[in-house]
Amino acid sequence: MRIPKPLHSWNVTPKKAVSLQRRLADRIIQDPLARRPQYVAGGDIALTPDGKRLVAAWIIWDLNRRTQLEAVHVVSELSFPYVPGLLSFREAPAMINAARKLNTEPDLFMLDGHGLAHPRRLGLASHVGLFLDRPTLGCAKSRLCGSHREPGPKRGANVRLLDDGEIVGRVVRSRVGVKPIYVSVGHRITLDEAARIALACTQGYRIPEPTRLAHHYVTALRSSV
DNA sequence: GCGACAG
DNA sequence: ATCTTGTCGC
Repeated sequence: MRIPKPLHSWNVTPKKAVSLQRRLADRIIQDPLARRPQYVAGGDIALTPDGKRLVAAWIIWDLNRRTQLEAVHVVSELSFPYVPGLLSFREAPAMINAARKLNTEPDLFMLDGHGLAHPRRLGLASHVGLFLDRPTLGCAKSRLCGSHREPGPKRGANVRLLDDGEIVGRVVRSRVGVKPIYVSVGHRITLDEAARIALACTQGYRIPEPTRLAHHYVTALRSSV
């Protein structure tokens, strides 16, 4: 897959990272997808046992056939600490490099983290979306900002995630009896589409298949690479 | 000053 | 994210 030239350097201080987020946030586009997605890329990372490197990977999920088509990965040195709100500066560089290895062009990229549901509206999914200039959505396992009511108990029940008076995401019950997932716009997609597709991608587990399979993939790789 | 805080 | 023992439920 061919990707655009980098929008900025990743070699920044946390202070500079915050200013970059403020500058990039207004570039996020919330437009409908060009077509109904078939190939959904799911991305995730895992740390090596020594905690010094990270494995970043993408798998491609065929939403029509319900099968995995491709899996690619890269290994890189950790160069940024985990700071709540600055996750993309730790994980995005490797995720973006791994995307170059994809042979199939995905219709959509799903990331393990938030998109617009971020204090400065530029979570991991949005940041990666801008760098790839592709549709992305964020699917996180827990809340970073905002507040919401408890969604109903049925699969598919969902409520809005509100932060500072803005609708920044949707809290979706992906399965009966489990904690809901947090879906938000990454880039070039609408919130309705993001929530609908994230749910359509779940196959009997709390986590949607693209992200779930990517997690399995990196977890298997971390010990042998 | 005191919590909250994606992965 | 990672580590980690027991425990609950199908």
